[in-house]
Amino acid sequence: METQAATTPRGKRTRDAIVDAAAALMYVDGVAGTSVDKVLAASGAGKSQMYHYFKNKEQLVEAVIDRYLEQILGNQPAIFTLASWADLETWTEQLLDIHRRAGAPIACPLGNLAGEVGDNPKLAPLVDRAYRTWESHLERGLTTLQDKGELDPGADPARLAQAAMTSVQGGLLLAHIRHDLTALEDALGIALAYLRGFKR
Amino acid sequence: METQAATTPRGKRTRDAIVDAAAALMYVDGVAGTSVDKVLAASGAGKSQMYHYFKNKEQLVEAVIDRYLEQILGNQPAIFTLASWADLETWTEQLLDIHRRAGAPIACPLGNLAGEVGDNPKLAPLVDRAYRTWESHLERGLTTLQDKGELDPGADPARLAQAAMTSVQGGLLLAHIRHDLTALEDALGIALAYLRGFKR
DNA sequence: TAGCAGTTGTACTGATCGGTACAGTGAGCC
DNA sequence: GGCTCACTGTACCGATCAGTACAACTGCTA
Repeated sequence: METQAATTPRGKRTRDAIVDAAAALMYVDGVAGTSVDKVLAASGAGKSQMYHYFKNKEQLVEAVIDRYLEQILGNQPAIFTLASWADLETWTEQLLDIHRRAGAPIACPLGNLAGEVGDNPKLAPLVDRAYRTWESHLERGLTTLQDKGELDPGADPARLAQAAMTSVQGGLLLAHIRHDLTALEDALGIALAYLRGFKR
Repeated sequence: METQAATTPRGKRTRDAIVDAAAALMYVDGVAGTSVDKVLAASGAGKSQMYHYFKNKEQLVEAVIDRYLEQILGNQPAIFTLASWADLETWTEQLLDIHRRAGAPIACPLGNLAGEVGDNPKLAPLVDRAYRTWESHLERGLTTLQDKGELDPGADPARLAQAAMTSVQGGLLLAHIRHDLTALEDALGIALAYLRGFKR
């Protein structure tokens, strides 16, 4: 029912190439601005492959959303092992480093999608789920701090994690259109200071 | 060179109808997801009108961006007369009230566009300019507070205004995909508390 | 060696895309 | 009344869109 899985190594390579090309193109041109034909031209695959692995374009977008989440989390590995205030700072540094690398535009792939598919009944829940997964790692880290007695027991880790995410997303959005990381740097600094207000 | 202006009242009505329809459709479906044909069907205008007033679709989008800024600022009139801390609070309340009104999706039209046209060389600067205009009203208000001695003279109104904007945008993005205003409420609360840290 | 499932290439379809051509119609102004 | 010019309706164009049809190939297993 879901996306068709590839069973052989060759098939997996083809499928991955399609998703990779789609992810890269949609990052820049959006979903509606990226045609299936362009994706196939960029990936070197043919149309029969595309429709062998995906029922339609929408299912390809679903795979792209998953890919984005993998890429995002893979670029901020500190988020998986948050256990101290220093770890949180390391995490924000990794977040900034992602976008300090020249070449790629300053933007969150999920954030770019959020505006476009925000009301698509099929895709919006997937974007939502991706954000919640991302946020859950933050929440887990804050809970760890709480368990260690380094965070106010009265604080709500879920709410604090959401607050941090809003700073990340808002900072990235402004940094994106201004081609200037300052907005993200400031947003992360303020978010971190806010969290430290609950330090024990 | 720019968008063709309408000279007669009848022409102005037609032009406005086209921009209004385009603004409403692009708010939901994005730029690439909104065809000229759909805009004309929704506005009741014909293709010759569209291309009489706009050189191409891109120029229509330019007009839509301007329209979005008008709508946004028109819905938060307190931003024009910020002169006290209470005014700032009123402003955030107006911001929330916009999205408490049922019917419309929770989202910032400019934010929705930002992801999609973020790297379009023609449109991105216009989105940037719209955001700067919006932000400049905040900055002016903070400067007023500073002049009145109610804000730390060492504070940077421009930087504080940008910080507030990141909170607004981040909060709206999360609130959008979660269909829940809580993210925006929290973000605005935190932003306001941050600003109050510079109170004199 | 034959069979078979997974995979691939190519050609095609009908719908829709942005944009153009052109013949008009409406109302103000002399 | 007749001229002018902003405005409008309709038909059309080539390109591109998402999706389909179908034959052929590849590599594994028996």
